[in-house]
Amino acid sequence: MAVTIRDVARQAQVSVSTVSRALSAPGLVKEATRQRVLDVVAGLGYQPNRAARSLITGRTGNLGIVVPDLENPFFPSVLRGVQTRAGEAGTSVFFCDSREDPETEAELVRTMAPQVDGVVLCASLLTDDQITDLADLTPLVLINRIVPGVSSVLMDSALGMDLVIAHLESLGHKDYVYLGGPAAAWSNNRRLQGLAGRAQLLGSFEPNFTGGYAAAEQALKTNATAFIAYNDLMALGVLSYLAEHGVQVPQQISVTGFDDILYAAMCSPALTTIAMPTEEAGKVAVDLLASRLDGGPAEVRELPTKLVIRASTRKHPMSA
Amino acid sequence: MAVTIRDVARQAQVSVSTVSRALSAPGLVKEATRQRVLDVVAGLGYQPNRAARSLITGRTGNLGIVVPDLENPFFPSVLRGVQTRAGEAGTSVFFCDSREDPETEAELVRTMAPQVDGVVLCASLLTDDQITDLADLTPLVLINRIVPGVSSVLMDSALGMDLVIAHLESLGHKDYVYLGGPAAAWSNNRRLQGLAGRAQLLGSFEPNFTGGYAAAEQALKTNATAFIAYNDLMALGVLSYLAEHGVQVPQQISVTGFDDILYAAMCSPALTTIAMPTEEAGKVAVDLLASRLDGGPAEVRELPTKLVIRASTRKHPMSA
DNA sequence: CTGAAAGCGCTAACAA
DNA sequence: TTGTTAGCGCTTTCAG
Repeated sequence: MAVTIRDVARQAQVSVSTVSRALSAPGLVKEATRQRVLDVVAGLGYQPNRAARSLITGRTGNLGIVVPDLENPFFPSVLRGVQTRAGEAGTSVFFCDSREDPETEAELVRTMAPQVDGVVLCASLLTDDQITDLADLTPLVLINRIVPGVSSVLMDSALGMDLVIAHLESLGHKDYVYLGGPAAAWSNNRRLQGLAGRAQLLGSFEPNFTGGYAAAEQALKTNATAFIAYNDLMALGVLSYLAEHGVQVPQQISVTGFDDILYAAMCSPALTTIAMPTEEAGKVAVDLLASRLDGGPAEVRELPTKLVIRASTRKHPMSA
Repeated sequence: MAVTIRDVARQAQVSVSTVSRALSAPGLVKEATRQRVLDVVAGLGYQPNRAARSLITGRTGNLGIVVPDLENPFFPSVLRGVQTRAGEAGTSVFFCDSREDPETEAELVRTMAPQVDGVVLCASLLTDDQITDLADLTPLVLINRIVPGVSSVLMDSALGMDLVIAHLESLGHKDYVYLGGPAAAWSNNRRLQGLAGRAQLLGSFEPNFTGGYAAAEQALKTNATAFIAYNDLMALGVLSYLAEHGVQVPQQISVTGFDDILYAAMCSPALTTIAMPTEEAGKVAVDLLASRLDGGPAEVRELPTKLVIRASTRKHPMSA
């Protein structure tokens, strides 16, 4: 068996409680004693048994995160932020992929709940009520979603949409169409708000390559000169469809995305898009969770987005 | 407080031990009793406290996975397989990203070890000795790596390389160059073996877009007509560099990758590459871990790869 | 087949 | 400032 707190106590000539305190409430033991204990701890390589500690404190030292699609690079990036910040606090991260399915998402949270101190929900597809219910099970922090009484980290999509439209208009575009994402996605609705009726909405598509591919087909039937995709993955699908059908980007059609995933810079033409502070969002989410666990209030934190202009947008062909 | 085993025992009119047995050793209780207990369990929504159980059994019901770069879609795909299979067994998954750093990788395993029943190590960058040492801490399963005495899941890279070369030769290419990945990566060495001296090796590059971009620059200085990249991410970097420098693919140069990540089909030209059964590998890894925990021996399982021909390869310009 | 009781490793009163 | 003690929720002997 591994080394226990008793082994440390014996060797440091103190009681187990002193060892416990030296480790988790340093202020409560004499400095000299603490040092002696710490030395023994280091010497023996003692690591407190988490299960035992958890049994008493009710805290697990773990946190969970659920994302809708790990294969969308947007989410790994958030995950990195979460891992980084959690790691600093000695917290471990349980991860799950809901595969864009609300049922699965809720189920995953319920499964995780008993073994974590809280869950980060990314781009949740659940209803407000479902989220509120889950929040009773375990502290929740939402990323890109707002529900009353629950902490959130937002990457401003409405502003992002504003930037996109301002950019397109400065290029002389008058007709643009928004290729929508999942109707249940908060980000989609925020983008719609940012749109403020200035562009027509074209349906609701899967937020991935395939969805974009399908959307492009429909978009071509409009007389729009610019396609605004819900996210970069969709935009890549759009580019692919257009290339295959001999439509030149950006000469004939301008295309934009959201997220600024790695591939946005790598595809051809490189994508004009809205950059999101994903990794930062992950970190902030962990902070909000921590503050919540310390009895703090639910908080909403908004992070700025910015426009990244690349090669997929150009002056409107008919304009001056 | 949540409902405990006592609550169940009381309501089912049995002792706690009977409840415990009804749940974890069904054979040891009378069928009727078991049924009564199970009914109460369902009625109360009782879930055994993992920490308490873990304290006794020494098992955590968790498993860990460490990958070098979550932003390479290859790994999310493996993770999905792991999550799927683990979920079926009621096992939770801790995840970590080592950011291609061996030190970090080892540290992560050490941190995870006490809280998991085993760890899956993907494309490890550690030395054999380091891995052997870590295997003393917790059961290990390697993906794309072989170390004596440790279970592995392999996706056959040497075969993959054979397929690539056969393909290129059938197209009339004589001079091809291999743009190598990390020297510490087993996959890289396997691919090198598959190469069997039939192509020159061009250095060792970061296994990502940037690495490929840099590699392309050097590759152009050779007289090779085909570039074989260590992985798809690098191949994408190669495509990007070539496009920016006016080199036509596949008219002037053919390019291949490994992995068949999502973007291999989405880029332009779409990439000829070797498809890897990543999700399956994740599942098998969990199976091997489970069998190991049940006292089974270390096992090596090899999964087949296959060639996916797309638009980035073409007949050698000078050949008939 | 079932129950009583011990105890996993740790923290948190309560005493001293 | 430190030690003693009870007990977190569960599994597992050991009796019956």
